[in-house]
Amino acid sequence: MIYSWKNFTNIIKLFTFVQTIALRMNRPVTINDIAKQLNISASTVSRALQDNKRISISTRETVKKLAGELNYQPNIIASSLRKGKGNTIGVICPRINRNFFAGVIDGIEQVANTYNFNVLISQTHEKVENEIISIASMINSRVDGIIMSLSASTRDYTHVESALTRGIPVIFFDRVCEDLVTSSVVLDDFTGAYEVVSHMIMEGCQRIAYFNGPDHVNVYRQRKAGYEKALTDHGLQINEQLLFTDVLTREQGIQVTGEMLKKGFTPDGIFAASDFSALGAILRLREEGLKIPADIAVAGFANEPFTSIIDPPMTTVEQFSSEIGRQAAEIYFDLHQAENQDKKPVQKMIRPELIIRNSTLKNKNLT
Amino acid sequence: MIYSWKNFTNIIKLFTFVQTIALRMNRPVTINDIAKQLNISASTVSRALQDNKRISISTRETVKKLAGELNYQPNIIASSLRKGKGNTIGVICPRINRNFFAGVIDGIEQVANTYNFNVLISQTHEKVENEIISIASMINSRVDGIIMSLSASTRDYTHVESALTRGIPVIFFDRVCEDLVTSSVVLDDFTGAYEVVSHMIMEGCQRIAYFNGPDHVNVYRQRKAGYEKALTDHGLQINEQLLFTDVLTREQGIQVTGEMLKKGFTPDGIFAASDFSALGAILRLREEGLKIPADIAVAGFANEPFTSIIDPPMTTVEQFSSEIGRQAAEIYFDLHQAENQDKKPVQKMIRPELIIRNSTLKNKNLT
DNA sequence: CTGAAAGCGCTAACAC
DNA sequence: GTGTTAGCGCTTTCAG
Repeated sequence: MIYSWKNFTNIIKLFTFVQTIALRMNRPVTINDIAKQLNISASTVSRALQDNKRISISTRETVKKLAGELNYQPNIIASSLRKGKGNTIGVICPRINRNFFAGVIDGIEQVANTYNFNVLISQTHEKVENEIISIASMINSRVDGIIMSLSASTRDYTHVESALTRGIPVIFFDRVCEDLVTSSVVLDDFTGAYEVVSHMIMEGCQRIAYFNGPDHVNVYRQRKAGYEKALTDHGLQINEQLLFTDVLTREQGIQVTGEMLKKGFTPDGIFAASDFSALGAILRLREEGLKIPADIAVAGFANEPFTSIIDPPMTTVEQFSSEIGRQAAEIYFDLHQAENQDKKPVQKMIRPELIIRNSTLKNKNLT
Repeated sequence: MIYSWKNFTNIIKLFTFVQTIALRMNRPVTINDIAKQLNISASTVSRALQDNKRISISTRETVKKLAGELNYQPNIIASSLRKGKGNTIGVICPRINRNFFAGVIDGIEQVANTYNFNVLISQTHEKVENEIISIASMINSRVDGIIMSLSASTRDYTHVESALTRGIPVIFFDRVCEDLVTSSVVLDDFTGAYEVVSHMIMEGCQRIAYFNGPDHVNVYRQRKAGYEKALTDHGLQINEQLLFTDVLTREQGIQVTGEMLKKGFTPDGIFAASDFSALGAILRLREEGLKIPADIAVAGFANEPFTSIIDPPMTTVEQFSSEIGRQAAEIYFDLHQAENQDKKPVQKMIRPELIIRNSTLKNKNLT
């Protein structure tokens, strides 16, 4: 059969049809396709697409125009392979469905976006095993940097080192590793706790119990130190009977509060390193018919959304989670993106904000 | 200077030092390095690493052993480029620091993990512009599938289609696009609302106000339908004066409740499509000195953590967000990973659970 | 201003 | 059972 060359429109139709088929067949448009159609080389297309000044404005424009028409999308994988970097930043955290961590990821994502970076997410569920797997997987995926918060069970850091050895910068936030020389962003937990406790003392508390998290985690050590310093600074004794470790959940808060009361260690204030255990305390105290804050003041840490809603609204500490995420990401881009800068690790501290609510306002409630 | 060959430990040290340098110089070990050291070909190494039966057990073992010693990590980017797929699944949602979405991502991540897939995350902040950018970026990154929930401002779906045209499956959850033939996972919003309202009626409510979200979003249309059906099924009239649109936040809840009372449209129950606007209602009612649930019962939707904590605890609907995420991910792996299956889109519906709490228990509270 | 050619690391025909 | 070869799509010298 012989095709007539007269009917031009049909040829066009055939052409677009073939194009459509190509898309359907999962053969995305490449720079070679563009190059061929324009009778220029692939390298020229590549450069034109990147606005390389060595290419004439006119070719740059025609290339871009055709790229647009063909709906060309660069294959980042190929470009990553070639360039040896993938414009991706990995985030590893204990769990993402926690307000604090979700906020941090939010912040990281905001910054990464402006740099056209992707964000790869992985959660450890507080298990080192998962942390090890996550890091290996991120190394394989050739992430350009890792932003992470340690799982509660992490005691050994060789998996983190393996990323560092490969030249992948690791930036810690919140739960940091103090043995490794890396950048980090943490809340000023010491000051946060110090301010809460000082405030409680100002409100008239003399015997403040403290519900802490596990001692091997930096944030809890810091908060405890802040608690103790506030006491001694105001001439109060540190009473070991009022110190409780590993009280972070609502249930633990309920239980420990109950035990404490049963033993007769009645404090006039409870400061918890977690909003949840503070909530537990409130629930238990309420059961006992104790008035908050009149009998016992209660304060938490983290400014979880529920703290403003419960009765009484709870005094707590705002952690600015998104800000922590943003700063961590900024550190990555400031230090490790511009190659030739000095790469001394940076330690940032976010100033917390004391949120005073009724659960500690003994004075106001007395009048 | 001449080095003595006697001191073996020094040689070892030098060797490990050189290795370290190599790593420091960012030249990760490749299969070629392994091949060279073993005097075999790269393809054999590649196959051995994948436990290909065509390779003798002994070589498989030696290869793996050396790989372990050299701490070899496969370059996924190269493998992705070659295979034309990246073992990555993209997630796009309005915002990640919302309980519901964080839960969904959690579920997706769980499943993706078991398949050795990465999860790439992007949030739209409820803006179509960002949604368009996200999709383009995910196409570039050659994600193998996209799981997404539409932004509130999305009315046009060409950006979603552009992914589909490229053969990238898109699975919607929660806020789905009903115009496109794709798989989806949604909550049975109709039933959820129906059960809440039926329960409220059983408790004695006769005039139930409804705070809905924007009408163009499927979930809110469904919930409204459930609300209306429950009313008519129980012989109650639908009262337009008690229907309010676009009341999703705490502030909106406070405001609309105020206006409603001012106009004298006093209901004996309020059902809100969002826990937050329900909370707003409670706060406003409390201000007015109205008793909940005696004067007005209140119920929300989503089972946000705070609902169990406030006073009174709020009746609401559990959405099983992680389950939604898991199912969405499973759909991807079931339908689109095993190549030769029939790829008819699947619609899944998660059964919600009515969580009854004091905010609607008129009967109990009367006795 | 543009092109040719090489190669990033891995995999998959196709040989033998 | 193993090796050879080619190539995924892009970037980047180097040459002109």
